[in-house]
Amino acid sequence: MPELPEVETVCRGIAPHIIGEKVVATVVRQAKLRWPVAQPLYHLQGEKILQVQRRAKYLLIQLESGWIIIHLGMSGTLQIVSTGTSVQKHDHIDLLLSNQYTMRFNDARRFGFWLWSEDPLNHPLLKNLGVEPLDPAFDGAYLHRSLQGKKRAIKPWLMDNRVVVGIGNIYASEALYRAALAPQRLGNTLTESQAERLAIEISQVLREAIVHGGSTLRDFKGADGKAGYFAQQLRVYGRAEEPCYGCNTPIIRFIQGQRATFSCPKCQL
DNA sequence: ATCCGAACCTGACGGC
DNA sequence: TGCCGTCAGGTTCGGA
Repeated sequence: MPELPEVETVCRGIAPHIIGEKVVATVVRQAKLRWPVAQPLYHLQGEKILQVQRRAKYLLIQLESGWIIIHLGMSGTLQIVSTGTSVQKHDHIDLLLSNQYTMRFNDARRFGFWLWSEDPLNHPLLKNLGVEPLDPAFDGAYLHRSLQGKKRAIKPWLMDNRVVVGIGNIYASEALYRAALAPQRLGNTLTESQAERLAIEISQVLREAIVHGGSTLRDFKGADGKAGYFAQQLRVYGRAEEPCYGCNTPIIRFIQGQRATFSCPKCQL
């Protein structure tokens, strides 16, 4: 479900409800997630929540003695509900807060996880992450430099979080369509101006999606339980066989790196 | 360095 | 109604 815009939407949604509050209790109904729920998470009573931030698709919640690292996997959601709200299927973790609200984690597929770290940016899962695509350091020059010698298709390369983080399967196809680049183009064949255009289109599509609250295809929800409405702005993702908005050629779907890719065979070269 | 398939899970949907 | 195969926004891991 969640790529960078969706995780950012969740981050902004939960922040005002949890920052400054104290943890009353942690309730874990299902500890078997992508990795087992970390032990320190069971003993957070009385700790104050200091801040919430996002790095790649990870949510980082700072308490007084360390940080909760949350990943939403494919189907995870975080919602702010009144404490005592009835439990639904796959509601795995509750963080009960001093303001009578609960931050509730639901994840049908259990690819998500909650870990604990005193130094999250140096956690094994985070320490080798590439640049944030909305950071000024991510520009055409960076892209072009990173692509030197990369004889790898551009789409799976864009989804490699050692290079640039947060771009998942939807926005990789969307950004390449907007940049008029074929997903199967080898990285080292991009010119400087093509890399420049691609960098701009990536940050543009991500920013637009954040403004719209993310893309809800199936089950994505923000912290308020509402769907994001960027899905209706998608130009190629999920549109196999439908006409390209630019030239009417049918959009094609094929597999790259075990993931579905969508593109216009005429507009993208 | 790259690529591939498998693995971790549940649910929705289409076909028979 | 039911069973089966396919697909889904992510990421790690082992092996070629």
